[in-house]
Amino acid sequence: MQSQRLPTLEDVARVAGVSRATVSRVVNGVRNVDPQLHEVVWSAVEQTGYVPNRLARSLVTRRSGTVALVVSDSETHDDDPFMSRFFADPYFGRVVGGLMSVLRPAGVQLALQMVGAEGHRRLVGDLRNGQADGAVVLSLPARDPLPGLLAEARIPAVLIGRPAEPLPISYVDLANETGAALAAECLVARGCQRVSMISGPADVPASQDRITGFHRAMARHGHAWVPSAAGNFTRESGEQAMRALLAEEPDGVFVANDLMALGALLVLRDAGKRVPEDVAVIGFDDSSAALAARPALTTIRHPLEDMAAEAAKLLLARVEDPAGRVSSVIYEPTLVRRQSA
Amino acid sequence: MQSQRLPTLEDVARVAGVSRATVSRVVNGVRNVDPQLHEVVWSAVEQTGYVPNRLARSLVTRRSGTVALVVSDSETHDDDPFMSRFFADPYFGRVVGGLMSVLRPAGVQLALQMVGAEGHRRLVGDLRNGQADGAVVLSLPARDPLPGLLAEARIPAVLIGRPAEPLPISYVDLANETGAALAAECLVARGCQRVSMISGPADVPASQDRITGFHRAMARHGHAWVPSAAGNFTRESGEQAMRALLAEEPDGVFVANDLMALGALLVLRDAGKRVPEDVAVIGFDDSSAALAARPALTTIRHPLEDMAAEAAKLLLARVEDPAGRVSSVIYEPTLVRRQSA
DNA sequence: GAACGCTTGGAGAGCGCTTTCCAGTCTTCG
DNA sequence: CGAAGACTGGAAAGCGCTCTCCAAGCGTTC
Repeated sequence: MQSQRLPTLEDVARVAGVSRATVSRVVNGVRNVDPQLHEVVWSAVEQTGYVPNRLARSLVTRRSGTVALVVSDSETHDDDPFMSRFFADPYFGRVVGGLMSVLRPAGVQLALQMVGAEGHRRLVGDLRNGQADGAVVLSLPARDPLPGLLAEARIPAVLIGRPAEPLPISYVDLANETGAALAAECLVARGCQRVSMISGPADVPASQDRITGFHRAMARHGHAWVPSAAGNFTRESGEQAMRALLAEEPDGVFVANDLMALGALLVLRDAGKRVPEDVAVIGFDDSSAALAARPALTTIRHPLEDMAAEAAKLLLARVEDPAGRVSSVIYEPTLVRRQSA
Repeated sequence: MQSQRLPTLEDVARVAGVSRATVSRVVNGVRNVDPQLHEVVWSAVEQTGYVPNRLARSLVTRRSGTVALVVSDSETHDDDPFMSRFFADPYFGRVVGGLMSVLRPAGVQLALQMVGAEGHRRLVGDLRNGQADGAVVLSLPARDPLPGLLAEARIPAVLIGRPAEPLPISYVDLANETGAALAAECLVARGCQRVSMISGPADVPASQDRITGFHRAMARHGHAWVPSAAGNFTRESGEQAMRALLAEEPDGVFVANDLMALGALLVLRDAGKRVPEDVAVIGFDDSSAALAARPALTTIRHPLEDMAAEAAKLLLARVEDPAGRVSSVIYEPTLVRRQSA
């Protein structure tokens, strides 16, 4: 068993026969150290099994080598089943994977922070205190005050998904309107005459954009009215919405995400409709669910991993140069043609 | 805009007209403070917008209020696409959700740590240095040295999934053998005569248990030989395995997880087999994929969220009392009967 | 040979916080 | 009325690290 106390700089210095300062310089790779001493110090580090104490280091450097992934859900409560849904959704995992692909090679850690409205002040304080060098924010509620607070406190931050209102803060987003328009074009090109839409929650910006984008594009093709039903991005809600829409006898449906589209497919099938012959269905996200569906889902590709990776890069750049320009990058979605439309 | 420097204890003390020590006592809710002073201090805290610096606090208390979720993947590399698969898999999200359900109410943060073999020493050092109070470990490789290192260093840790070899470390696990046996019973009870199995990777303990449990149970019913094909828990690999198994003309298939079962269902369908009439299929996990499948998947329920929550509780208890007993809790799986068998 | 510049390593002052120790104050009882 | 006891609150010593000075050593140059 190892001793209770971990070796400190002091210990290494004693073993190497130099001062703390010198060891610190060697460990941190600062020049101006005699190569021979360098050698001696490293072997002392080896010998003692020294590992720098990040906390102590961060306290003085004000750099933690950590970024926070903030999941802001000011509107939900602890016992809300919503959270478990959120984590189980591929969305969360894809974002984490994308972030990690950049953060890990950079040697930066990821800390998961969930905060409700009460936690905002504390979060901002913790962040400013050096708990993390910056934050990637996943804003769930429509009008989240958090991005504003972050901007005001000048904390390096990048949003995934545009803020509800213009803010001096970087973000990555998808051209949701374009994606929805792509779906509309495809449906129209197939000759669909009675097109419906299953949308996401009305108060989420991404969801809004898909709605307006779709409606606008359909209107351009003479379809001024599109029967719609809203879901909450879960498969179950997709089933429900589809059932409600069945009365409209649609021959084409655009669904605001794949999970709901999966539900729609199920309902259509149970209703004896053939897809795509009787009803064409287009999803959104190109998640793994799209490929697993039968018929395989024609969908709008949402390169979430790439976007998260880009967010991580933007954040790292901003941490490096906090004075840099606020920037945002918008990804163009593409239509992935499979069997459902 | 706020000032660059954050208020410190010192500042609050000055405003309140007391000493740093007193403010610290008040903020940390230590008794022995005159109620009146108490009041004064709080309003000074309010007024200055003081937020304690966790780093500084942790440095002295040796408690960080954070636990690490360690994803140990000593065998893969940074550019390995495996990682993105891992995060996109519902498994990861379900674990995070389960952990959070306990950690969040307890005010404990979660830090995500991915480490390869090279990072083990550093990780253990960081943990001992107080970076985190404990670790929940998701061991990917079969024979991972990390749990052993953690145990040796006496770091509070809980594994999700039993260690490859006995170790003085707590863990939560599923009775995988029992689960597999349940599937076997069900298939046999249906009267299946030609049963096959699609297994997971041969070197993962959970996967091994499902294999031996299934074979043993089948043997008990006189089926000494079960044709098998191994996948890697992805849907694609499930398709592949099913295609290979088609030659055996099975009338029942047990698949070691739902994702692969989804793939199997697809192949079966394309091969013109009806499920469950021609071939009965049983999955494992009862993930959301099971419900989304058509026919809905009969599967073995794996209460991953509950298990992760339990892991968090065990960890917290161990952090509280490091001398406590090493304990493990094994969950009993249940059969969820749906349409595929 | 003295003055100068350069490199190298040590001393020490914090970073913001907790916590022990101790002095001062107020009770209370003999 | 004085001393023992119970509380309160302050001073100060660190936690482990970085980094700014500063002193010492050495080679140059005039």
